[in-house]
Amino acid sequence: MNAVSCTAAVGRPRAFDMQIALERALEVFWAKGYDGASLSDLTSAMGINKPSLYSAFGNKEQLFLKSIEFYENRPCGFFKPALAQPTAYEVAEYMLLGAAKNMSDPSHPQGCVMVQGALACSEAAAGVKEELTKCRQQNEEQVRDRFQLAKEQGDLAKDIDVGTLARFISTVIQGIAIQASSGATEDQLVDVAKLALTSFPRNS
Amino acid sequence: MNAVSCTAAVGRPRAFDMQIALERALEVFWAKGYDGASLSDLTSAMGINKPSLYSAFGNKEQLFLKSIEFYENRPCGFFKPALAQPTAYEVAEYMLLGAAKNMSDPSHPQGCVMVQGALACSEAAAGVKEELTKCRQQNEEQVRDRFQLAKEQGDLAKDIDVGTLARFISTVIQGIAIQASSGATEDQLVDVAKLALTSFPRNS
DNA sequence: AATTTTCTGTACTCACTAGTAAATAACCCC
DNA sequence: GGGGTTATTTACTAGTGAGTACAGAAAATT
Repeated sequence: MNAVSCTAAVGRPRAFDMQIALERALEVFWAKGYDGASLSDLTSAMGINKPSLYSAFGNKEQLFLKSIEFYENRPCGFFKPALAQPTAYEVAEYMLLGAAKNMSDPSHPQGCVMVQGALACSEAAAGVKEELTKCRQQNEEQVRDRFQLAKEQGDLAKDIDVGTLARFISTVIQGIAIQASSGATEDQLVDVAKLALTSFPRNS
Repeated sequence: MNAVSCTAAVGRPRAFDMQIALERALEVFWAKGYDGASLSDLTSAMGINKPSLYSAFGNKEQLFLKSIEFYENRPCGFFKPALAQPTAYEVAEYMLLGAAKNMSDPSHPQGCVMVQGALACSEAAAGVKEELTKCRQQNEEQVRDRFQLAKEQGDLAKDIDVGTLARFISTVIQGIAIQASSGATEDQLVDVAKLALTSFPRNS
């Protein structure tokens, strides 16, 4: 009856923690991309054998999809808290500075798995590429909606194109992801984020 | 004695045009990335068999490296003409608008092969990833040097951090590459580029 | 025309890919 | 403790990955 990470009450219990295994899989996909991550890479990082992987997660594609779902819901994510900031400018500031810090964090692979997981890829990865693109677009739409709300609340001027503004924020975040993936440091990325913020229309 | 695309004067002549074959290979790598492009993808796009590919280009990695060299020297590139613009602002403007137009151009794969060719990849692609990172960094340095020159010429204020400014331009271009690769239109990207340009410090 | 040189096509190697069959092990309920 | 159920292990399949050996074909040179 319990739908969340329910360990079946009957039968041999799973010998590994699915959350931890998923986190390990995420790190592999994050570092190597969908095409570049082999099942041996995955199983050895997850500490399990292939049949365990298949029975627990379905197949490589579903494992990837579950990995990015896990990624998006991580407590250390910056996206959702950014949207909750009180003003449009603070939303943008929290998001860009959060991206700069998070993506250069050496405690996990650099960059963003939503960007580098499957950017240019084989036909086998076409499905996950599509899914990632959709996720990025949905995130952009959430930012746009947040800016639209700010506009209606008088926090952003009426003549502002919130679509372009949201797309600009997305673009800079994605650029920061590339930079982080190429070895840029947190300080460097924070400077870039601050410069980008000078484009942001302020009311005050 | 002729080092450039020299067809040896002796022996059976090559039955295909190396430039055209290279261009086809570039399109495959551009669309699928290094890991995602198989030799079958490449040979069928190039219209040749594997032994011809290997004798003409060495191996997959060298073919990739020659492809991106070809890419960087294409006449339709926007990078070099941008650097030749008379003022720092015009350099940035030419570059960002050029990126927006070029990367969304439907006559070739969307985005930028220097970005999406090998971003997150297998160990087999580690060498080309490194090479691409180096290329992007060198391009960024050229922009920085151009801005430094502008500073010395009084075209940019003395207190400007040209490193950050160049990194910002790189970041936005790379973000535009991701956006284009995700299906953004030229109009949308031009709007983003124009908004990014409002961050650019102007003298006038 | 014979020789030399280089390219092309077919057929191959071997390692590795994603995914699975079957036997065994570990747990709960009765 | 036995029966039902589920997980783990080992060993496997079929296909594809990059790369190559070899025989025949097309040109220049002699």
